Amino acid sequence: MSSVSPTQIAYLGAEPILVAVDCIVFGFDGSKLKLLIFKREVDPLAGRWSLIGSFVKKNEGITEAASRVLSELSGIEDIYMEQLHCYGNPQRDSGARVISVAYWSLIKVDPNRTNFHIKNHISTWIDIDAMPGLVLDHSKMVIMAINRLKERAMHKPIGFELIPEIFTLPQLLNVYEAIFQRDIDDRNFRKKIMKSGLLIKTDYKDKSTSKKGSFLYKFNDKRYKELSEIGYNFEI
Amino acid sequence: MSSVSPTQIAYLGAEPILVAVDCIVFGFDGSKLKLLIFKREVDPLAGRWSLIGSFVKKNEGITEAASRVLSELSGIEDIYMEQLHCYGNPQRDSGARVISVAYWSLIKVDPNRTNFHIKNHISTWIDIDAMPGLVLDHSKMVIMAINRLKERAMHKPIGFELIPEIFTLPQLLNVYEAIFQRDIDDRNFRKKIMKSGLLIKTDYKDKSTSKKGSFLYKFNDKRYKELSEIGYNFEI
DNA sequence: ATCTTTAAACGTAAAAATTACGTTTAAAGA
DNA sequence: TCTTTAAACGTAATTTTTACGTTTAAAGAT
Repeated sequence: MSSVSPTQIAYLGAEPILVAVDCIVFGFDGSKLKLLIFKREVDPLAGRWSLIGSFVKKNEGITEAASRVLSELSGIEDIYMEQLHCYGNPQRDSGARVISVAYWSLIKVDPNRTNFHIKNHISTWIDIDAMPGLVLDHSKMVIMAINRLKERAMHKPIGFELIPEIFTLPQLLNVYEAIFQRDIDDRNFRKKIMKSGLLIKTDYKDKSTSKKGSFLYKFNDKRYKELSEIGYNFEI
Repeated sequence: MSSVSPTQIAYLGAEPILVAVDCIVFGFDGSKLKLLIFKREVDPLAGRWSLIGSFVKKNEGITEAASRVLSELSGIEDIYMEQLHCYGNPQRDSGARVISVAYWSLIKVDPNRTNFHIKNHISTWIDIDAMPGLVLDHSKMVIMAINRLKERAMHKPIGFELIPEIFTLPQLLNVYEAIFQRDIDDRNFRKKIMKSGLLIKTDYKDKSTSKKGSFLYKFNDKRYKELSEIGYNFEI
């Protein structure tokens, strides 16, 4: 005598699928926007350039999976990361039915450091305007990520995620020029960014690029949060 | 004597997961933005309000799955639809590990028509400002979808997707007021929308709301495409 | 025929934001 | 003290946005 439910069970007949995450990792070398890519080590398509990714484990969130990949390869924990899009064409991976959730991220590249590894994958930073073909639909992902980055940089202060905590105005200008791939008038840029009140000027100068030296600033996170709460929108 | 590959196979050890799509369906009744929700018929949580969704089949794309759901319920084929976000918290569905890819869509509601069904699911249109609690993380999805809709409506001419092919300016104004949930100055709205050159004025008037009647317009898809190609950005 | 009523349609002036562009300044090295 | 060079600063013209009042078309009442 078992109790009988009049309803069906939601999961009856549902077919499980492999789920992966892929990470688009952007960096900035001082003048150009860079993308971190990897030599694929597994078949099919071993030896070809690829984004870094991983399958999502049974008891792991997708965001956690992406975070895991990023921290494994960089050793850094607090990386700016956003979900980009979920790619689910049944033909996208010829080897198996895999859907992939792509995440894009911004990291503060130390130009001296090139050893971004997961295990012994070979990686390299490439200019975003000199991208080689990537495996599967990874090139498509990158293009979408670049567009999303531009869109986001227009409305949120994320340029700061690509440069050191302490930076100069010319440095900040350079990031935005790299992101938007166009020249920005430095006088207008200065006015706009200073008017926002989001930069804290330090007493120090970076003299590596000029005799005069350029004042160092830091981003005012606290003020940005306060402003955001009362409906402020950052705009470049 | 079998050929031995020195590389591993990508899929070894990967754990398959259930993948679903959920659809946020927006409509417009002439004055308010509406959301289409359904009485859930399957356990767990049978009887509670829910978005409409489906599991993704083994050989079906995720976009196709979402399109399938939308056309099954509406009978309409060309519905404006965008991917929203992929939700993958392992605790989001207590019954099984399911990741869900949410899609949001805009449909031209015939106010007389209320019978949106999949099989015999009960559905209803509700005001977006009077949303009942929904199952799982569906309320979160709706909130995100409303924000995305506002964002999109600001930069793309999607207000048109919620009203008939032929419409009046006051009608169009009303859609945008409903989307942005604020009053819009009709004189400024007129100027902006007419300046874009994206409306084709017809010789006909809709006299249902006034003695004078209001001219009917249609959206100029062709011109919009042309403008988009040369870098035009629609803005409200 | 004229008057009343009401949503639709139109216009203009002030304020704010954006764009374009030239000059001065600080510090090092000759 | 002169030269050099990136950094820093300022202003006027243009464009966009905002705010708000008046006229018009057509139906229905008198």
